[in-house]
Amino acid sequence: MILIIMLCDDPLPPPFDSLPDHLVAMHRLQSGQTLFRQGDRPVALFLVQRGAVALIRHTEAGRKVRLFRAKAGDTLAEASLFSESYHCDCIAGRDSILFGFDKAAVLALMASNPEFSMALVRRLSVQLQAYRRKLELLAIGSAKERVLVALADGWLSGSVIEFAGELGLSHEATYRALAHLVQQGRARKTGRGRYCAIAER
Amino acid sequence: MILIIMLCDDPLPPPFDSLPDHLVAMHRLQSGQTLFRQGDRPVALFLVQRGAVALIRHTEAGRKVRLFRAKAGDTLAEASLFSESYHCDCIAGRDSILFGFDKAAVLALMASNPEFSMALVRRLSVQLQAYRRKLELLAIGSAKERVLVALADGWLSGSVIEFAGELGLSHEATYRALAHLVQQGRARKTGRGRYCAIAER
DNA sequence: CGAAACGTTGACCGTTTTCAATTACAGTGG
DNA sequence: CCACTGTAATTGAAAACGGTCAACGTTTCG
Repeated sequence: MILIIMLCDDPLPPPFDSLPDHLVAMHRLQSGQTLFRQGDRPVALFLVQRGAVALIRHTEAGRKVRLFRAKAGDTLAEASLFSESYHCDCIAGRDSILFGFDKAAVLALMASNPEFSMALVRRLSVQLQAYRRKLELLAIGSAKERVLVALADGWLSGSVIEFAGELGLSHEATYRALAHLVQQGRARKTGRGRYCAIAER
Repeated sequence: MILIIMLCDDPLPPPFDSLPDHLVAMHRLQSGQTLFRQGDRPVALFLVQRGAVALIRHTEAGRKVRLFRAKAGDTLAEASLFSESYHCDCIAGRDSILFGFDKAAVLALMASNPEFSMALVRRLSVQLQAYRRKLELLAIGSAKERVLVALADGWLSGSVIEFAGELGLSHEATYRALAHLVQQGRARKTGRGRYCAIAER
């Protein structure tokens, strides 16, 4: 008798929870393994459940450019739903698990089920919002200001190291910025690796 | 007799071209004028036709944070279609023209017209793709590499100064990087403020 | 208890930013 | 067609900044 318990059986986030099970495939990739290649005909839209995959594009100039590093919770290849071929490779950066949602099924569902479409639009809209915010954050030139804004925006929830990664700074620079802000009275230390911004004026 | 000719009568990009005219409002804003405020009930989804507007959020810490600077061609407040209030102010950064698409009408159209939904999903997907690429680009630490990748990706279309802005670099640093790349034979100068990348090996 | 990972700080060094100055065009009005 | 003016393109030099390396304290967990 086989006893397989699906660990990490988090429910799919909307709108994917409304897809019938048989149209959802699970892909287990080992680090370095390829999910699809540039030029392949798109077969699915993917959601990273665990791990991380890199989307890498081969430019005409013979250069490899990483377009996106999708982590748990991210979807990828959305635009490929409307395209005849993937425009980049997808390679696991480490052992990963992804869900694949059949392309034709997703398109059909969009055509037949307005609720699904709306939920998808909603998801994409929220993501856009998040990316724009992040882009603006990265546009802040000074590490100190960047850290302060991110802090005030509640980005420091996990470790400072992750926080630093989100900000595009080294963790050391982040610690220094935090220390400096505290010293200037613009932030407060509330525990080990825990800080909060202080209201202005 | 009044003679008003609608200048700049570019057709709306899909999927907005399928909205009936009477549900599309045109807003002319002067620099500094407010389109909506944080907390207002969302009435529409907007498309910037000319100019630029800033989305500014007031944090609990009493700080103003710019979340996004929407330029011509950008849409904004997509997520507000699904929300009870705008979560930021929208203020014109200079004289601007925007189209407003009635929120209820957009939602209704999504519910009744699958083609519209799909076109919207498509648009959002493409934008996501673009943002992710930009985010990856900004993650490249070295100015030289960043400039090269952006160049190979065809980002230098206008002035080098704009280009530099997109890259999050000073224009001087950008010029220096370009000069250096040319000198290394990794790029070629094709005219005043005009360059192109050279294929590797 | 010891390993492992995070937190924190200091020092050194290469890069970028900034400030300044110069050159090259493009458009405007003689 | 030329001087005039404003903006873009470049380049140089000094100063500020963030990355990297290194060392050490702290907390967690088996």
